[in-house]
Amino acid sequence: MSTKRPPARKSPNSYHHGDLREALIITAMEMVERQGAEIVTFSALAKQLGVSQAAPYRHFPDRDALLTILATKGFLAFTDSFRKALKVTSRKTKLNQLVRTHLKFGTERSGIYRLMFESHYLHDAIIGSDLQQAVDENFNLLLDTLGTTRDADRRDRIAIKLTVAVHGVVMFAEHGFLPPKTRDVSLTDLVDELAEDAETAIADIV
Amino acid sequence: MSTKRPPARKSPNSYHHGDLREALIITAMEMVERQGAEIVTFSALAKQLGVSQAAPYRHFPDRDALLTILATKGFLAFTDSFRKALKVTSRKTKLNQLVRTHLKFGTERSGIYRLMFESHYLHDAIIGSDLQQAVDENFNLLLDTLGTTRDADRRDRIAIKLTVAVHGVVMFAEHGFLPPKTRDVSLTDLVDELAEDAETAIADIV
DNA sequence: TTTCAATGTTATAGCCTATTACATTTTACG
DNA sequence: CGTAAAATGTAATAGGCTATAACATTGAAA
Repeated sequence: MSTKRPPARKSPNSYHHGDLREALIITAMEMVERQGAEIVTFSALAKQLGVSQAAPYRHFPDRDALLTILATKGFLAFTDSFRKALKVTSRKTKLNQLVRTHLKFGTERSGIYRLMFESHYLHDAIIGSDLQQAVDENFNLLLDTLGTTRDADRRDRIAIKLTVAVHGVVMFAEHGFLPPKTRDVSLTDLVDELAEDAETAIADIV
Repeated sequence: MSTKRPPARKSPNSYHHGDLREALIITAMEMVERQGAEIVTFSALAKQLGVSQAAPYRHFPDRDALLTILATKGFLAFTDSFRKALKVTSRKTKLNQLVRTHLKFGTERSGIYRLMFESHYLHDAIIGSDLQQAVDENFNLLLDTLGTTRDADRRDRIAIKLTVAVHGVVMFAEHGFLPPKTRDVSLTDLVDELAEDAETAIADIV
């Protein structure tokens, strides 16, 4: 999950932390994964890391800035999991693996997924750059998986419809109360079916 | 939107408000519709209504309890808009009207829609009753619109897939940054296409 | 009419954000 | 080196929010 080790105070020096910025990000990410972004506060982070409440402000202008960084990391991890899924050899189709990966990520890591897709946390300024790029990359993997077709626009729409549908499944699952008939349905079966539908649609235009 | 008039203080008496409970609900709903549930605080409500900060606690155990009531009202309004849509005579199919209504509600009233579908606000206890009932009712309208078929289970799945897909469209739209190709796409066209897909699928099993 | 429940108020504790002024290290450069 | 500036930390503080407790006023039921 984390690329760098928690730097654990370079020096025994207790005034400067060593790498507080990284420690804040790592700790905040753990909180998000376990309990959701709501519970992340600079206060709690500072206490847990043994620094003063004001210390985090040396590294992030405010709480939302930190959360935006986490969301960006989340998108990178999301795209990464897509890429990994495409490498697996399996009886299933590549497309099926992608949608299952999406579902798995969304339900198993709901804290970070919600942070990623519930926009009110995010800084508009940052959305434009890193974040948008990660989203785009993710979508392009899906497009590549669908392959080239006679009608490129139609292929794109099929991809979009598939993406929003799987996203919808995750959101409904997260929500807890689904439409009555839905409660018995296996979410995996549901997204499998969505992938099949997309494949059928693609078959018409290859 | 609101069924009852703001009761406007029965008496010139300035100690008792008259119907603070209802006034709180109405004012909070206005805030949600305009700016989203995040900005609703008992403090702000109290100030706006000219009562003390503690007054709201006489009517709701806490902030979430009020928000849960608003969410329930939201679902009732949502279902109501579905019912109204079904009464309209139009060249479009009933199904098409439903999905457009869903999209319209979700995007135009995004504050209340997000409150309804972002679960962390809601009290588990209350979800069981009123809220669940409103959701169920809504879904049943969709099922009725799809009509009776040879394979009832299959019809249900088609309905579920359609619902989650439209929900996904709304959520992505709300989010702001869509996959690259998506940005040019008309959301209305997209849900129209989703409805068509569902109709085609249904046609196979009537 | 009296009394009790309902509905307000003030005061307060606790948590959170964010800023300001000040302290200590680290780093860069003459 | 050695010092000045930049980086990074602290304490103190203002202000907003939730929630509760103790007290005040009013309306309604007996």
